[in-house]
Amino acid sequence: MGQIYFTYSSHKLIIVDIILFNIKKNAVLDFIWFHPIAIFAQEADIESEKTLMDFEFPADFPKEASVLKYDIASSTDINILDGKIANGNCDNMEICLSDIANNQSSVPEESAKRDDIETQHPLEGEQKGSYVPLGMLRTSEDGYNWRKYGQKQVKGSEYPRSYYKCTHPNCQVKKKVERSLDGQITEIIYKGAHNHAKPDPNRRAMLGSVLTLDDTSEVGEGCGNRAKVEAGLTWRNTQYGVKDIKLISAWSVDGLERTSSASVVTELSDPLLNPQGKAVGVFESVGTPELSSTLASHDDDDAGGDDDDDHITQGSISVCIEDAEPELKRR
DNA sequence: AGCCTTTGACCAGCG
DNA sequence: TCGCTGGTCAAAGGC
Ligand SMILES: [Zn+2]
Repeated sequence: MGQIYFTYSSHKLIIVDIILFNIKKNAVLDFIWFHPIAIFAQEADIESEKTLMDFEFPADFPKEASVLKYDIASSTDINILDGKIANGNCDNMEICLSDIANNQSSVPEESAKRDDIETQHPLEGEQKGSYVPLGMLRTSEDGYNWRKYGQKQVKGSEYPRSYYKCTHPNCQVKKKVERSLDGQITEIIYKGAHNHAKPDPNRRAMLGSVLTLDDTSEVGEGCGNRAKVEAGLTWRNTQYGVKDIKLISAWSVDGLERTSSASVVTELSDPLLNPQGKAVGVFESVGTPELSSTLASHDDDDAGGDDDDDHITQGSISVCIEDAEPELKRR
């Protein structure tokens, strides 16, 4: 289980950081395979705030080291997207990661132990001692400054929900965060769009990797079954939308589908979804507000029933609108 | 002094 | 109209 930080812009989804704990290194790599293009995101590329999403590895997830090849280092020469491959070297990445780790002096539990994402030096990650899930960090460190203005116990969940507002003058973005006892974030709901850039470049060199997926593809030809994650989200950067978008990650391994343990919900701008995962690894939005959302594979199962899951697309990260217009609601 | 949380009160929507 | 619920306010306090 772990968490992924990602940002999205109108045409790409960027994995900014991946935090893993309680799993083995190999697993980490296995997961990353899904897309190895690790680059250091350029601030300019980042359009959204970092969003945290939890995920879990399927029980049957292959643990073989077969995927080792997708280490961060090697991915640096992959050319993708705007050709912006900042030479992301592992060093930076490590610094960044340890930096985060250090941020937490008091480690609640060992459960937070993390195995580092290996890079060039396969064994070097060891010393990263215990690590606290990022969710533990303040407000989940997404690059923006937030002021908490409330907390409530919501009926549905067992965990309290906290309300935050972006502190940037004139910016009305708010977010609701639900986190479990150990600080793990369970759900994040964003509302609005920032009208300013992310403040303080200070600690920003986060690891970034661009999700590229080819939908069917193979990036890891080699490993038999692997988790595949596709993303098909895109949204226009309109501001002032008021819909809820729910990002759910789900993937499948050998046909079994799995979904992430948590979802990230964003209330924001006009989400346009369309499952168009371009093979290029870039998702681009199409101008058509089609819903479709999801469902790459089969969408008939959601016959009106559990409205909550009808957005999950097997094997992909999909976006769904929670309160969207009716017409969008179904296809 | 200037942020920031915390916290109960308050409010609006809804059944 | 009442009461529940989720969201917000704002006073108090902390750092
Ligand atoms: Zn903002």
